[in-house]
Amino acid sequence: MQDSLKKTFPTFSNELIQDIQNNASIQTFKAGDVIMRTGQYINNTMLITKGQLKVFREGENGGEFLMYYLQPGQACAVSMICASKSQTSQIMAKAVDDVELIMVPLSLMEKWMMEHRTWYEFVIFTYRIRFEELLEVVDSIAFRAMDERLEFYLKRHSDACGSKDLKLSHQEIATELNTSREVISRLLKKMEQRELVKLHRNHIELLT
Amino acid sequence: MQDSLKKTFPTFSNELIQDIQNNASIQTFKAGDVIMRTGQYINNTMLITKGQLKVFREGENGGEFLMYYLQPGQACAVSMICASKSQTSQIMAKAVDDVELIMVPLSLMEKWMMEHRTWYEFVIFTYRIRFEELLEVVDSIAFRAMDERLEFYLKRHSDACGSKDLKLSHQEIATELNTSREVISRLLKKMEQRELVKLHRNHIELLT
DNA sequence: CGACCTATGTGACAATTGTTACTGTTTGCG
DNA sequence: CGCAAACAGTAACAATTGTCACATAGGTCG
Repeated sequence: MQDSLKKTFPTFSNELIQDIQNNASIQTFKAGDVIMRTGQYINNTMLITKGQLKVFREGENGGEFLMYYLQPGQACAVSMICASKSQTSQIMAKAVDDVELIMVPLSLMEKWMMEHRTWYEFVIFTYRIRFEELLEVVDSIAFRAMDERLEFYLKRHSDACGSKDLKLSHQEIATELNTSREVISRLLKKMEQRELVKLHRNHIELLT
Repeated sequence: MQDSLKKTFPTFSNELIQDIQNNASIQTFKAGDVIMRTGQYINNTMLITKGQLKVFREGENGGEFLMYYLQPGQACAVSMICASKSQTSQIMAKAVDDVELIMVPLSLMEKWMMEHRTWYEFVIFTYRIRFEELLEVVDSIAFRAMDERLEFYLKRHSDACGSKDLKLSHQEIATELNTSREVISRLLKKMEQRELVKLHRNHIELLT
C-alpha cells in the first residue's frame, strides 16, 4: 500500500504517508454506488486512490447536475471544507468505476495542516482546483446555450475516461445537464450533421 | 485602526492584528471602481474593512455574471486561492460603495497560516463560505428559470444593501444576470402584477 | 423652451428549450 | 420464441427567452 500511495500522491512526504497508513481507513465502492449523499454528515476527508467519481449538485425537484469528476490522486474538496465544521454535505457523489477511497478523520485533517507541509499544500491545491473547476461550470451554464454545454460535457467525459468512445445514453446525459432526453437527441443529431460525433446505440464516438 | 480591525474581524487574535498592522497596507477605491480584473496578477490577499464589492465572472463576449457580494469582515477567496500560486485572477471585482481594503502580501498569507490559529481558521472559513455561495449560484442557474433567478437576484441585493428599496436599473440587472433588458422588464412587470414588487423610475421596491 | 439622454414599456417575431405522444429497434430473459 | 424494458428518433406543439423596432416619459442643460 505504501508504494501505491506514493505513486498516487507523489507530493506526499514519507512521514505523511506513514501517518496516513497508521490512521486512515480504506473504503471501497462498486460502480454506480452513491458515495456521499446531499445532507449526509461528513466525518472524513476522502482521498481517491482508485476509480473515478462524479460530483453532483442536487436540485429540489430531484434533478442532479454534474459538476465535476474526481480522479485518483485527487480529493473531495467538499469533504475538506465541510470537515472543518463537521457539516453536512452540500453535494452528492457517485462512483463511475469501482472506487477505492482513503478516509481521513477530520481531526487529523486539521492536525496535519500544521504538521505536514505537503499535506497543507495538497489541501490548498485541492481548494484551488475545485474552485476553478466550479468557475468553469458557472461559465458553461451562465454564458452558453445547451448545444455548447453538450459539447463541453462530452469533452469533459472524454477527458475523464480517456477515450473518444463514450458509453453514454441520451437519458444519462440529459439528467446530468438537467434537461430532457429529446433535447439531447436533437442536439446530438445536429452535431452528427456537423460531423463532430458519430452516433451508435449506447455509445457516442467523438470525432474531434 | 487597531480598534476598527478588532471590530471588523472579531475572531482575529491580538498578535495577528498586530502583525497585520505592521505588515499590511491599506487601499481605497471609489464606488464603481474595478478592484480586480480578470487575468490580472494577484499579489495580495484582500480583506474588506469598509464598503461592499461585487464579484463577477466574465464571459468571452463581454458578459459579466454576478456571483456574490463581499462585505466588511470578509475576504476575497479568489485572492487567497490564487495567491498560493501567484496566479492570475479568474474573476472581476467591482466596488459598490467606497471601499477600503487591507492588502496582505501573499508570502505572509502563507506564513500566518502556521503562526496564527485565528488566521488559519479565517482562511478555511472563507474558502467554505465562498464555495457554498458558489454552489448556490450553480443551483440558481442550473435548476431555475429566469423568473426565479430574478427573484433570487433581488433578494440577494436587498440582503446585501440592507434595504427593500433597490436602486437598480433594468439594464443593470439584465447585465448581471446575463440576459437582456426587455426580458427583465417583462418579468418585473409580472412580479408587480403578483404584488411582489412595486416599480419606480430607477428603483424597485420589494414588497415581500 | 427645445434638444438630448437615459430609463422604461411593449408588440411582433425568431430561436431555443421543454413536453407530449407515438414509433421503431435492440437487448435480455423466462 | 415472444415479451418486456431500455434506448433512440421524430413530429407537433407549448413555453420561455432573445431580438428588433419603436413609443413614451422624465430629467438635464444650454
